[in-house]
Order: sequence, then C-alpha cells, then structure tokens
Amino acid sequence: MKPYVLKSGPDRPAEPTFSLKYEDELNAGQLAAVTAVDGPILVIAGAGSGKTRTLVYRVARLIESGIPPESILLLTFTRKASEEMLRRVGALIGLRTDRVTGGTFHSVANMLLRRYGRAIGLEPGFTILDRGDSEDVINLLRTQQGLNDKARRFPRKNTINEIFSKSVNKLLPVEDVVLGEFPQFTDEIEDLQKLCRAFESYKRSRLLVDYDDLLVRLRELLDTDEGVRQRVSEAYRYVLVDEYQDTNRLQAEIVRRIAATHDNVMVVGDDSQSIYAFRGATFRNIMDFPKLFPGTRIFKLEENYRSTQPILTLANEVINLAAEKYSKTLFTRKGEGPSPVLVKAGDENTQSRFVAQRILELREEGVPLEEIAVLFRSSFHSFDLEIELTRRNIPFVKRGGFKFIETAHVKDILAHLRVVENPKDAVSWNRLLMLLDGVGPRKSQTLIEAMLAEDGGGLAALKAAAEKGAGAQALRDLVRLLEDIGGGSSMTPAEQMNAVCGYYLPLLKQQYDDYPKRTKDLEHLYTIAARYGKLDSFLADLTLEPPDTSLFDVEAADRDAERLVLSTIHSAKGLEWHTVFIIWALDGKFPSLYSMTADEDIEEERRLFYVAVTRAKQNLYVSYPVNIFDRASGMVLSKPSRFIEEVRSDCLDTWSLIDEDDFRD
DNA sequence: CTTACACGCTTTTTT
DNA sequence: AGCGTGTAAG
Repeated sequence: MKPYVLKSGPDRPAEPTFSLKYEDELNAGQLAAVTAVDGPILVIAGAGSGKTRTLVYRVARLIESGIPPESILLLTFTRKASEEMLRRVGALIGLRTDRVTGGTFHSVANMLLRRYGRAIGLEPGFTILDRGDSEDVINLLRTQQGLNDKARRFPRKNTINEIFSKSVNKLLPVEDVVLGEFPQFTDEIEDLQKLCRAFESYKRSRLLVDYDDLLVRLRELLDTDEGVRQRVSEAYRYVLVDEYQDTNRLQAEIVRRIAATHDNVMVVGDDSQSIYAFRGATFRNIMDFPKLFPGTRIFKLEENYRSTQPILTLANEVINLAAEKYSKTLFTRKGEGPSPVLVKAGDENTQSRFVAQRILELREEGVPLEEIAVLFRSSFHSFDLEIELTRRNIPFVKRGGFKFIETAHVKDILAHLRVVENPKDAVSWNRLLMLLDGVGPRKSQTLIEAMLAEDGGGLAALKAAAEKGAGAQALRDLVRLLEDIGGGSSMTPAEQMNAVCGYYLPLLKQQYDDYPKRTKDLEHLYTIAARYGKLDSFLADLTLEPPDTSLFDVEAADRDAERLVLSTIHSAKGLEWHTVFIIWALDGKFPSLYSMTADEDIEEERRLFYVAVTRAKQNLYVSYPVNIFDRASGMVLSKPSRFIEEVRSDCLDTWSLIDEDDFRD
C-alpha cells in the first residue's frame, strides 16, 4: 500500500469552543470590546466601569480562540497590575498564563533592549539609572562645565533632570520645554542644551540608561533595524494597553511600531483620569489614537459598578466643572447610600484623631480594615496620621512616596553590585568611592577616569592608588571585596550581597546613628536578592519595579493580615475600597499651591480629586484642617479645597468636630 | 588643593 | 531628611 499524504488546506482552524459564557458575564459594551478580535480598538472606560474586567476577559477570549499566549503583549502601568490581571485570566480559563508577556513599557523595553540592543550599539550589560542617579550625573557634568557660578541662577539638578525628561517624553526640543514651562530659565537655554548633549554622550559611553532612555532607545531600535521591528511586531500579534490616558507621545509611538505589521491593538483608558502630565503623559493620546490607527473601533463603558449614587453624583459634579469637556457620563444602577461627608477639623491632629476614631467604629460595624483607605495628595500628608494610628495600634500599609530603594544605605550596597555587572558604571563608582575616608569628589573622579581608560574592567588603577596616599587602607579593602565578588566568581546575588554587607556594615555604623534601622532594611534587601539567580535581573527589577513597602510595612503585614491602606492618590489608581477618606482637602494643599499658577495644572489636580472620589464604593469622607500655617508661602490656609466648594452643596453632608476635652472644666 | 562638617532652606505626584 | 553653601582642618 502506498501512503498518500494529505496536505493541510488553507487556514481553517477548528471552531473554537469557549468555556466562558461571555454574554452572561459582560455588558454590551464590554462584550463588544472583548469579542472584537482583529484591528485597532479604543475603549473609553469611566471609573469603575469594568475596565480591568474587560481586559481580563479579552485575554481569556484570545487564548480560548486559539491564539498562542506568547503572542499576546499586555502593557500596564505597574507590573503588579499585569500580574494581577494574568492571575485572573488563569483563574477564569484554568490555563497557565505565564507565556503571556505582561509588564510596564519600561520593563518590556528593558527586555527587548537586552535581547536586541546590540543592533543599535547598546551592549546588554547596561545599567539602569533611577532618578537620583541621573541627577548625580547631571550634577557632575554641571560642575565640569563650570555652570554653578553663584552669580547666575542656574536651575537645580532635579529641575534640569525634569526639563530633559519632559523634552524626551513630549518629543519637544529642550528649548521649547524651557520656554513653555520654565520661562525663568530662558537665559540659560544654550547652556542647558550643551549640558543635555553632554548628558547623552556621558550615558552612552558608560553603558548607562535612564528611564527615558529605555523608551527612546527602544523606539530607535524599532526605527533603525527593520529586521528587529518585523520580528518584534510578528512576535506580539495582539497588543493590549491599560491606562492609555497616562501614556506619553513617545509611548504611543512605540505602540504604533510594535503593531506595525498587524494593527491588532486595544487600548483602554479614561480621559478624565489622566494624572501624569507632570511626566509627559497627555490624555490627548486617547483622542489621537484613531488618527494613529485609522479604522479604529471605539467602545464606551459608561455604567459604573462600583459606587453608590451619592458618591457618583459628587464625582460627576467635580468633573463636570472641568475646562475640557469629557467624552462620557457615568451612571449606576446601584442604589442609594450614605451621602459623602465633608469634615471640618480644627487642626491636623484633630483630623488624624477623627480618621482613627471613625476607622475603629467602622471596624466595629464589620468593615474589614483592608476595605478602608486613606488617600492624600502628597506622601508627607499622612505623617501625623501615621503616628496617631501607631498610637492606637491600627495596622496599616503605606503606598507611594519614598521608596526604600532610594535610601542612601540601599543605594550604597547596590552601587557595589552594579560595578560588578557594569565596570563602566561611573555613577556607582563615584558613589562607593566617596564612602571612603580620604576620598572626595576630586580623587574619585581621577580614579574613575583612570579605570575607564584601562579598558576591560581591570582594577589596576585602583590597586595602584591603594599603595599609598590618603585612603590607601580603605582602598585595599575595597579591592579585595571586588575581587571576591567580581569577574568569574560563581556567587549568587545573595552571596554577593552578603559579601558587600560584610565590607559595608562598618562604614554604615560609622556614618549613621540610626544604623540598626538601616541594617534591617539591608536584611530586607537580602531576602529580595535571595529570590534571584542572576545579578543583572535582580538589579534591573529593583530599579524598574521598586518594592514600595519598607521593612516596617512587611512586619506589619506579618503581624496582622488585615490592615488599613494609606496611599497617595497616584498610587491608588485602579483600586477601590468600601470606605475612603480623603484628607488634607484644603485649598493650598489640594490643589497644592505649587499647581495654582497654571490653569492646566489645576485641571490635572481636579482630575486627581475625581480619581480619589471614585475609589469609594460605599462611604466617602473628605476632611480638611482649618488654620494651617503654610511656611512655604507664609499664608494661613483655611478654605476647603475649591473642588469641594464649587460643587452643589447638597452633594455633601457637613460635620463639624467637637472636642470632648473642650467641655471639661 | 581637598576633604570634612555644620548650618539654613525647601519638600508633589512616579516608571 | 537631603541639598547646597560656607568655613575650618588636613
């Protein structure tokens, strides 16, 4: 008998069978967005309208349709968000989802650049700079160029960094950013441009990449190397982008290029929740999406499933007063509930006592602590409350604000590990050399230049300096450490870190009175290091996705599973709670005085307030302390936030706090 | 010429 | 608490 092979015919995939009843689980708008497979899609999703649900079901649907998980790319605002979504997809369809690529723009850029970066001359060993590192470089170059004459008012390093960053993210020349947003430095434009060029070449020659460079260089890669662009685009045939209102023009261009071969992109966002303009994001990305992707289908999600009518009424009032008219109106079928409450407190501590007391009452009423959140404009607004909560033994976690990764002692340790990974990393060299007795900026610079000239990561220059002169003994210790952990050593990241600690802890004790607390932080860092097999991924992950919990919070979490959430509004994005407190709703704090000069800044503050209000499901308390003296302006602040004052007064109940103590005699 | 240290000033939000 | 600045000491 002769075998005769039947070839497979034209693509005719087996009819997919869906285990999920999408029609029952989703409303009409959601279902349309989930089941539309190919082509560009824009979903305009109001607060609480099931945006995440839509993304989760769409990923599930794609996989159930037979699309390989590894060809799906899910871009989110934090990695936590993408992990959570993929976990939910897995739970829905009972399949593993770890082949889906999920993460932030920055982490995806990092991955692609390490894989393909050589095509644009970027070696895979590059180091990622965080904001502090970039500022260090700028400071160094500013000094080198003699730009810190006292006579002139040259911008500070963080301002310079901000100008450069805005220029990158908004795709504008430095000149335009200065003229538009920093007109007080118009006279310095030329020097800023010079500095900017120096900054770029400094980073390139030392294999340093900052947050912005990750995006810039990814776009550069996709632009210049057609082969790579084809491969990347073919690899990710289905792209989903969350929080599109908080992407910037550069990110939009990257999406455009990744989708170059197929246009299968779904972006989800809410123009009234755009709160990252300060870092170059623009809600106009949403409006412009259909121009970038002709043939876009638009779906709107306007039914809110989160909040009661009184909360939603307040939210709509707040956003209706915005200067820009937004594209949708939210409604809910949820019934009535308690009216939002405006609480006028005498001073800051009265406000804290109110919040703490009300939280204890709510817990008595059966609301679990983790269903309660206190939100604020700026991270330091919660300091007094934190003390009050600790006093009353109410466990809490704080999100947003300073990262423990940004503290000096953690950065010191990481500097040692980073030079092992990238010997050209001059920022880290400078940091660790400056720790030594007898080494200051001058000597550090000389040494680094000598080492870079050596070419090949040798320690010869360092060894020579360790022979004699100031700091010789300290340098000898350093050389020994680097020889132990560096080069061909087969140590794990945890072992390497352990060795660095052995060397560094004496220095730490010498420098800080509070060294016990700092030592604990390092133990925490060690437990993180222990999860990694390779040093480069440990270092990259730390800068791209810094843990936002300090050791204090970790302990609190262990002690008590149930804990209150304190969060900046920015870090509360996408989350919801049964009861929400918004504190410091005081004109001058929120909106902050800082933003009160430009209309567009006020508008962003308004959207921020809108985000805060729409986090609440059942109860909302907005409080402000009167009679606060603001040292920065020399003003006494006493008016509630304008976002509250402008709203119909029947949207809120007003409570006035009475102190029991005032009635005692 | 460098480094070390003390003092006053200012503090949004984040990948 | 951290940065920039001024001053004293190595």
